[in-house]
Amino acid sequence: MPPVRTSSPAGASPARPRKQDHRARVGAARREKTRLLLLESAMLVFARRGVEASVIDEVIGTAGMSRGTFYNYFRSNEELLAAVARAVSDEMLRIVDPVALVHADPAARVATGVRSMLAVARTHPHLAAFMVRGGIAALGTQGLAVEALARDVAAGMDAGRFSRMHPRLAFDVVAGSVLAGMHTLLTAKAPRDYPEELAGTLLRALGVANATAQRLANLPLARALVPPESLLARAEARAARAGAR
Amino acid sequence: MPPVRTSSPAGASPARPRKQDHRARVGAARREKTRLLLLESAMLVFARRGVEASVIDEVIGTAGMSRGTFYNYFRSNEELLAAVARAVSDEMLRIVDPVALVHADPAARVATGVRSMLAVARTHPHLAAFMVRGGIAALGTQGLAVEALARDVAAGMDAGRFSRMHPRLAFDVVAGSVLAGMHTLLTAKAPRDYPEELAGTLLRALGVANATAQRLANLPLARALVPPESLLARAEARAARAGAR
Amino acid sequence: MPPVRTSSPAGASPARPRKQDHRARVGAARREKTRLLLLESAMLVFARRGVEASVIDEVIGTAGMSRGTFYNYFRSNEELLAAVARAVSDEMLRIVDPVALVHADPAARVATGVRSMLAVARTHPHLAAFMVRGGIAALGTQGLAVEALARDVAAGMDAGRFSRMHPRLAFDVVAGSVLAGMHTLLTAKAPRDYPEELAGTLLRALGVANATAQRLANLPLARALVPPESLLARAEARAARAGAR
Amino acid sequence: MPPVRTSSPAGASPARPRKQDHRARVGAARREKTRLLLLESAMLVFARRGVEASVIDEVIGTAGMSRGTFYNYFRSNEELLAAVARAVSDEMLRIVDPVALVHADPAARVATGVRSMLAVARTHPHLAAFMVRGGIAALGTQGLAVEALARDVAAGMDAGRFSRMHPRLAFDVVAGSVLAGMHTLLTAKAPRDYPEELAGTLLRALGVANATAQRLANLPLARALVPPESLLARAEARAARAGAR
DNA sequence: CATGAATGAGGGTTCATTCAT
DNA sequence: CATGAATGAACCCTCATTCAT
Repeated sequence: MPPVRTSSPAGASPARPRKQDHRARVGAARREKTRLLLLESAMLVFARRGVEASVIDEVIGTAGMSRGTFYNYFRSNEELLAAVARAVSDEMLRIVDPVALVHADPAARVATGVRSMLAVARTHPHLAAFMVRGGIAALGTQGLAVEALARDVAAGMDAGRFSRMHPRLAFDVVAGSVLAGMHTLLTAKAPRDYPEELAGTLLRALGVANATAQRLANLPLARALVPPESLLARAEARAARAGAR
Repeated sequence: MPPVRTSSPAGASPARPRKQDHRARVGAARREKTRLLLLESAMLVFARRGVEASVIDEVIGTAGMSRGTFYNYFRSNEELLAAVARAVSDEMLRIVDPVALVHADPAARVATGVRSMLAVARTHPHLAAFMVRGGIAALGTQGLAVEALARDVAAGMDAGRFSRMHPRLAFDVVAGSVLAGMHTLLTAKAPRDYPEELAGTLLRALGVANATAQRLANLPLARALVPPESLLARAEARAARAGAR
Repeated sequence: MPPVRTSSPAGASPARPRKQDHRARVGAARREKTRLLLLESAMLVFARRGVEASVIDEVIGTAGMSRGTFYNYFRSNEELLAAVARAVSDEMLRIVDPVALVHADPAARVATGVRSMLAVARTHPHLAAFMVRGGIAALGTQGLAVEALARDVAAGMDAGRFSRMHPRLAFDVVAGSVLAGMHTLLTAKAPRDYPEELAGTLLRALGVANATAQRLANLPLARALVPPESLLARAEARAARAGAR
Repeated sequence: MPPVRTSSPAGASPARPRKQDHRARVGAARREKTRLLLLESAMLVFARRGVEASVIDEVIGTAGMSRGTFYNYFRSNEELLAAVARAVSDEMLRIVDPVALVHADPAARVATGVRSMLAVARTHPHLAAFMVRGGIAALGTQGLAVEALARDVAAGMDAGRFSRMHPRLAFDVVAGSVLAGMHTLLTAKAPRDYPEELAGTLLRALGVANATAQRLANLPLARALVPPESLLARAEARAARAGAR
């Protein structure tokens, strides 16, 4: 029987002998660690070689484990890609959203979110590469971060901060520009304040007056907190180690 | 010796025997036709399966010719992709630029260019799919169309129509948004005037006042002329035929 | 990660769980068996079709295994050829040299070695075919057997049994003649005592007096022992089976 | 109708109008020239890449003519190889035999033939490479030169200059050694008098007393005459030109 | 006869996936 | 659960040969 493939800690059977409990807990923890190691390796490989590349050999090589083990965790290539995309998107939100939510003003939120995202992209180039490689098509299907943007844009229009526009269009402009911006950060020498410029430009696009846009794009920005145990942090750390060697 | 791989019609040696001349002319014409057929088929396949897909089999299937012939024209997969990208980019420019150049005002040009591009994308969904699949990374390296945009943006800033901004940033916002917009046109039900809305939004992003942006985004738009012998027209026609069957 | 490509049995980590040990041992054994099967099949195919032939399909067909497995063991055609050549050369030496080393006299050694080699070629026609196909150029680079010959020739010259001559010339005459002799044994009706005649002739070439040469070329000859598990024996047996069917 | 494929000057229709005659003669001459050019190019390619290599593209490239023309002269790859082998063998004989026939003594003839052959190999490395590439198996089937050797060996045995031995064995020793010797001349630094040493050694092998062998192997040697229009001379000249560039 | 575009069988190589241990 | 050998479909690419011009 193939092992269950879940990311949730395997719905612990409540009550029952301690022994079992303990074993189950240890097992689940190990599973989770292995899974994370695979996701982390996969992100690096996708970032380096593109999301359509042949990947499994390199992933298990990077993770230092065997083929068989890989298939204990993911049924296929695509399942892996989906899982990585999902995990990255979720983490991105968990990291960036708190920074944006500092502000009540939707315009400030959008500007801050954009800047924070680019800041993370700058410190985590492999994450950025992964997202750029995936492209717009990939982004469109990856829920959470998208919803946060939709939320802020809708609130901004309701509050009269933004011009009325088709919500999808707002998303296209912001997401498309941010993705292109990440690409620029990765491959070209962008000015230090590129994120602020981009944020301001996008606010203008959304209908915010130029002066206001400038101001909102230059509010103090809390440093995005990337938990050291997160996929992103671990992947980047590992890449650094590999690069150093 | 395999046949030469050129797109140029092999500068005919002037004068001398009709026989030679005639043969050369016929040969060159046939070569050109075959090459075009391959490019056309390749665009369709890339659009359907992504630019990183392994493709040759499908291309020759679509083009209805043999493996060997393919390799008489392109040394490899990448060479093919490069050639298609180049050809598409060039045609795009030849089609869209005349429409934009109707106007002297750089802002009008940008708006018209954006709208015209989206219009072509709408009537040529396979072209759009091809560009979206390629993503920003592909666009960045494909000269001509990019240069036209750069030209207009620079002129606009010099003329004071646009805010001063890093040229690359302007490119990122416009190109990223247009690409995302194409994706939307392809996959979602976008409002009729999506292209005009997007054009207006991008003018605002570039620093044009809202009212002016609205007006410039709704100037009368000449219908983009897609020559029936162009790669784009032929590919789309062929796709239609295939779909009908 | 593809399986490692080694012929060594992967030095077992001593001590520790039986499980591991056992698994490792079984795995290594299986690997070794597969590798041998491939080498064996390859030798037959090279013998039949020449060492420059494209061969992999036939090799895996003969070995009865899949394309993928082949590439788990050899990176390419040439790597395979090199491995076979090496293995054959080594086995040849292991089989023939003991027979020659029975004698202390270098001249007796050379004569006995030549005869023994031809005897093996007679009983193992596929081996002979393989060597003839490879030709002098192949032999020249394949160490061990060559060194044994060099050793005996040098000793013979030092002991005054052979005329002084350029060592390479001695090698050329002996190796070239033996190869040609193998070809004759394979394709023409050679007299029973062809090996003895050839050995005697070569001794004369090396400077041994005619009478002595005759005598040394007709010493009692120990039967060359071809271990039943050797590449040679297995290949020949398999060829016999295939021919019978 | 495919053109006739002959090397003979197309059995001229005797008598008849001058016009015809003249045209036929010119045509036949042109045919012969083209054919020679192809043979010449083929020899170079075979020498460089081995007789089993894929060859036609390179041959027509070297000869500077088209695929179609090639097939007007040779029905296939093998036909080409056979023709080259045949032509080379014949020329070899025409060049070397006159030098050997200076002597009446069969032993002197053999020694002189061997030396002369190696001399030609030295001055015509591409010829040597071609022969070494072909190997013993190729030599065995290539008549003329072989017959000359057989003739001299038989005469020598009849005259009591050589020991009695199986004729095939004599051929194996001489041909095998000469081929190996050519390989040495091509790839290793052989002493100046390698040909004389080899000739002497082979005479000893055939049963000639050492002192006599030495003497016969050092008779004055007429310079082999390689006609400038021969395949060999032309090929070598062309190779030199190509190398210089 | 010469030309060279087109052909397609033949061989090489990769890589996601399975499965016995 | 982990391991890694085996699998084979899917690609890639070459090159001898044909044939319309």
